[in-house]
Amino acid sequence: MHHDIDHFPPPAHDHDDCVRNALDVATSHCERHGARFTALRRRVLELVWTSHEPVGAYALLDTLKTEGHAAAPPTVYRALDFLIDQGLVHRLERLNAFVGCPRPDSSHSAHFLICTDCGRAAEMLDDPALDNALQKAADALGFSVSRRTIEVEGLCPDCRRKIADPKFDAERALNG
Amino acid sequence: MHHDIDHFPPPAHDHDDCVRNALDVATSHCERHGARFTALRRRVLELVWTSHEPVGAYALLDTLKTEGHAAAPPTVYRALDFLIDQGLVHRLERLNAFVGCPRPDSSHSAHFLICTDCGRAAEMLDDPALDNALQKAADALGFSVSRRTIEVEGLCPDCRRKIADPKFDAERALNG
DNA sequence: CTGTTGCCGTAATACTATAACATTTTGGAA
DNA sequence: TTCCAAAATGTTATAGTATTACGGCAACAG
Repeated sequence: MHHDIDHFPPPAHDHDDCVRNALDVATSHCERHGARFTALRRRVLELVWTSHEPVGAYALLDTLKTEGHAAAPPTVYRALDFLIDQGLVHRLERLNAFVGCPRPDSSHSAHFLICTDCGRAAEMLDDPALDNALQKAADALGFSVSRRTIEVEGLCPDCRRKIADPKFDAERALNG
Repeated sequence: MHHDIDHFPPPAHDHDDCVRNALDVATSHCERHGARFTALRRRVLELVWTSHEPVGAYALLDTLKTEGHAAAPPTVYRALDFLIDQGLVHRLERLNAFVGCPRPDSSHSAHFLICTDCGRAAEMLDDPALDNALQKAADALGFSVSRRTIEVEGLCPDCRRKIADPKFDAERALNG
């Protein structure tokens, strides 16, 4: 398994494998950076990945509670803060929600495509044309960039098809 | 007065004139579109412009209250919803705050530069290179774009200078 | 083993936004 | 003008998101 990124993966893909891979990547990332990947942080990252679409902090919190974990808002927000610092998770500002990052070690001039129909979000990494355009616009004003939020809402390929021909949808779920 | 957009206007500019102009633009915009620019909506837009940096909904609410207006959260959120629908105001997702739009009639593939030091936000309109880059990235995945959020944090020219040489700051405030 | 640091538990609170329903205002048709 | 329907606003309550503050405990370095 080579773990290329499938931006809008088909419903039938092996998602357990996605999650396992993300946790492996995170483990080695934290080792290399001397960051403590505790059980709680690991579990929160796992939960973020399990949904494979953006998850709210309180949804994570509810899950932790049902697992018998004594949890309150700071529990999950602190874990998320850590994961975001490490580049393992991104926050989607439009949604007040969080997604796992498939490439925590990349340069992270990333942007997101958010499907308003199915709710999934795809992270697009390192688009030089986009980077240049933003940088030039900032330079023209003498503005120095530190962080960026680029979130695009619309319809993912699957949902476009589904809307055009609803019958096709079930079929892809089986064969995808 | 020709009302070009000064993205990060100097502290000493005639801000009352900015606000008056914005209200004039809004008035004619609403007339052309058959939208009712009521006293409340007008006042909220004025308050948004008056700060000339992003304002929170509850800050607007507090101001309305001090003016003796019977106001609750829906009062201000409804006014903001209207203003946003008309393109007269934008919401900054990173800040949960609102800014006046200097060009409600433009095509609005806009993005924002937000200064983390002084808090001001500049709206950049219609950058074809940026549009193309985003469109191509979306096309490559078969994603159809409807709305976009582009917010860049960093330092505005004034704050860069201020940090480099604090003494220069006061001077520009007088002569700007 | 001991002090320091960082992680986590816990309680309280702040901040942001919406739902649901009542009332008033507005603009147009009769 | 009068009356109706629609739009705007008032009002109360609640939902959803995030942080502060403080205390205990575990991990690690000296």
